Amino acid sequence: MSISKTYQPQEAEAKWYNYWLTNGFFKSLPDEREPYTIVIPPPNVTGVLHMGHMLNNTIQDVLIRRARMQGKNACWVPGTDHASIATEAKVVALLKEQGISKKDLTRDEFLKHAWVWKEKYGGIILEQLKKLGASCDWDRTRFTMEDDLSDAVIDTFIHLYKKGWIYRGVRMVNWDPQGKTAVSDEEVIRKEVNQKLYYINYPVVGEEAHVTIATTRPETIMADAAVFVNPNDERYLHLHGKSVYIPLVNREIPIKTDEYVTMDFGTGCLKVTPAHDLNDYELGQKHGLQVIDILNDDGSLNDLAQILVGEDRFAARKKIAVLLQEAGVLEKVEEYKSQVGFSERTDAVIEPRLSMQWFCKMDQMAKPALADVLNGDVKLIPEKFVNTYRHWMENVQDWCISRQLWWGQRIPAWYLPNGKFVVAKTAEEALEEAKQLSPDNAQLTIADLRQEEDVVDTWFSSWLWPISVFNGFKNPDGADINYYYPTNDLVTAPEILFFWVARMIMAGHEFRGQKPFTNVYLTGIVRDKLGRKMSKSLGNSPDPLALIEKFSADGVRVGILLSSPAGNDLMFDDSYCEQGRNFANKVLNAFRLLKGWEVDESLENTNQVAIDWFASRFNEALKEIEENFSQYRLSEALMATYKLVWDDFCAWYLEMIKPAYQQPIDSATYKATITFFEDVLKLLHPFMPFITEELWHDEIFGMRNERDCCIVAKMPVVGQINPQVLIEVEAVKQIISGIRNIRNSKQISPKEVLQLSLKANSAVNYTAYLPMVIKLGNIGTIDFVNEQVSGAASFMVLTDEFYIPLAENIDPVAETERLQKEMEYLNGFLKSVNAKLGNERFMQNAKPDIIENEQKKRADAEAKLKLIQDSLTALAG
RNA sequence: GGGAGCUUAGCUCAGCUGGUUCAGAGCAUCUGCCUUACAAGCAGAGGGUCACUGGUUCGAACCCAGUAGCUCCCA
Repeated sequence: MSISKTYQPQEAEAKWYNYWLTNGFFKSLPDEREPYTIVIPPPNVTGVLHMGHMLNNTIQDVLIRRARMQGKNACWVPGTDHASIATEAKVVALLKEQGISKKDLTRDEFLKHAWVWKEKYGGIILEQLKKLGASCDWDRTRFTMEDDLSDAVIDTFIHLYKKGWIYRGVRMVNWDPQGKTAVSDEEVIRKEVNQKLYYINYPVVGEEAHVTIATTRPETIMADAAVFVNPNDERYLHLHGKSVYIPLVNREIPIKTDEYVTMDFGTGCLKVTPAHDLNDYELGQKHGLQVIDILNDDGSLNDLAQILVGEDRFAARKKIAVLLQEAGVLEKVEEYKSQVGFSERTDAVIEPRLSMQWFCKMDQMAKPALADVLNGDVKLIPEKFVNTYRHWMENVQDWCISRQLWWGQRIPAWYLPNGKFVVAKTAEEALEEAKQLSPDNAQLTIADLRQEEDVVDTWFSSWLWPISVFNGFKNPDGADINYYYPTNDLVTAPEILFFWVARMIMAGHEFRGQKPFTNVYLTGIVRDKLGRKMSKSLGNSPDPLALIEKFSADGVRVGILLSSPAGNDLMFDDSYCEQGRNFANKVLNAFRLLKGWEVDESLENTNQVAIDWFASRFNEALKEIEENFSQYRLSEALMATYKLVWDDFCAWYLEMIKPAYQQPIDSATYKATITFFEDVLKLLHPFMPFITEELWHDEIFGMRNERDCCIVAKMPVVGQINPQVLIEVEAVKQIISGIRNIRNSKQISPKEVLQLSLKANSAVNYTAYLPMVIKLGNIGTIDFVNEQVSGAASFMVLTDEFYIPLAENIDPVAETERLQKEMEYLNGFLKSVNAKLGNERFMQNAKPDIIENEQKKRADAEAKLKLIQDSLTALAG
């Protein structure tokens, strides 16, 4: 059977993914082993796989596969998030295409459509993750709006309400007057817009004077509650304590002072309209101002405006400018640029609007969540996020949990005819509650109760995720929750450190008395190579599945991990995936070499030194890789693996032991090499699951039974490291490089056999390594000499001298120059070392081992210098 | 406006508690090779005033202060 020279992944990927599934390798049930658990950050049901998911889930899969191979009971729970706002928008848009308006549907009818949509599109991402190789326990797939999880949301709402931690209150929201709904900050697109700044005179009460305010929104003057100046503004000291009339409506409002006012913006006088501006609202709260809301929910003016009633806000703006002009109070109009928010969904200008919302108190729950991170019970990786986290948690604001939507868990509050409300799980329970509230309610029936229309924020269900996926609410003492909770690692994006991570920690303490996870690995943002965020509108995001098609799943996994240190954004480029694919190809070709060997039992093993060296080198690298993993430096763990495989195993070890073309290999070397290769496959598996599994099952490894798979192979553990052999082979590699370098610079073909003379000065015994040098340097004979060899190309390794006689090719002038350059360098080096050793304060302050080291450096440099000097003398002579 | 962080080779990044020839890795570049595992490759080479300016220290990429530029988060 001939094996392709290049890796053909498509078939292997489908084959092995199915094989793993059929054999249940992703499944996890509680047992006596140590658990290792990850819950997926549930992707939105509206989403399709993007590069951020690729990064995030590759990391999770690497972690989970590694844990599985370490013998832990690895459980990766997948699922999706119902994403209220995004999904509802999608469904509304789809219905619109079908000529159906949401207004014409009942809540239940709409939800039916939404569920149909969810069933059809909601699982796309999870299916796509399978192409990446994600080894989730698919039997555990959850959805944030399925019955059990929704029950948990309702129950926890009631729990918190009874604790007094949920309340209703007024809040400024981003109102979309066209969609007639509040939208979240994330759905507001800020754009710079050309506007006009109107300067309007407000007459001062009881005086002939007036003050001039500057505003971009003259149509809101009727809602003004005060005029503010900065208390330090000397221009207006005389106005403190006075009041003014609002033009056109002649309502009297006070002049107040606050340092919030910027003196050099506009006139330094600020009209404050608490109902229609967030900053004004806060200022109003601070100073106890009246709130006058003059807008209807469609953006038109209401009766409270007194004038221009019924006009749209923008029409009103134009008209009031004329009215002000006519009244002679419009001082001037300037052009002005400022940021205006637009609704992502309707492109309407967002109106800051006060509305009654539900809130969850955060102060009590924030305490243990902050403590966990500060005392290290929950580790944020990288650590730099601890500061950000602390800052947020120390200034935490109450959480607005209501949304004016239908797709989500409906708030379990029922309003009574008298305007009061009760919170209960069902209408029946609500009725009971109501009756107990007051004897007046005795005659009420369920029909008299009206359930709150709003649903809870999606985060109010996802904050329960690590508990609810293990049925921790339905069955608080169940085997699953007791075994898997707290989970081990969470891999997510820093953008949602507060929205999600912090709240999960709060929920963990509140509902389980325990943190939800130990480590939080925060990934960076995937950007294009120009550093721009990947986005649909820029079209700069590659299609992940196309990438997999082109570079293989293994290649893409390697590519995306290579340059993604924790918390750093990664500048993604296809070339990383190409590097990954090339690496897979390298592994395949190493395999092809092994596969082609014939074993001759009668041959004696001449490669023991190489075998000993690679065994040590493997363990050394393994140790480094484990250290990288323990610090979650995945890209470095991968790079260390990459170099071990490519450089040490392929470029050095295989070349050392490789028999001549079509010659057989001895069985001891063969066996050792097969074992090494098997270990290499294991080490690679978490990064490149498909090719490793494919090769794992080849007959060169002997018979394997059905469940003997790389995915569940035992990860190698660090064994003996022989430092001496590592150091000596390092020297040998330098000798071989020296020979190759001479070939290259003298343009000597690698095929031409060269002679090597060695003048040994160091303690290294090269005898055992000479066959290696002969083979990899293509050397005929090596002789030991006691004198320098003249007319030969030379180089030095440690303090040993090597000569390759090339009489006709040697240029004594160039050689002299080379040696002088090196001598110059060494002299400089020696000077700096001597400066240290000659410095009394250095000798006093530096640690003894550092001084010793400097002394050794001096001795080495002096020895080398002497040798170079001798060579120079020889050349001159 | 408040907070956090970044600046090291052409690019992406390591560089731990200041002390090896500490200035590194991968990719890219250049040179020479189709040497039967691999041209998706092999061998070799070049490349940096560690943003700038001061300070602390026997010694600074690393500590401190300032300057410039960039990024993110909160309002």
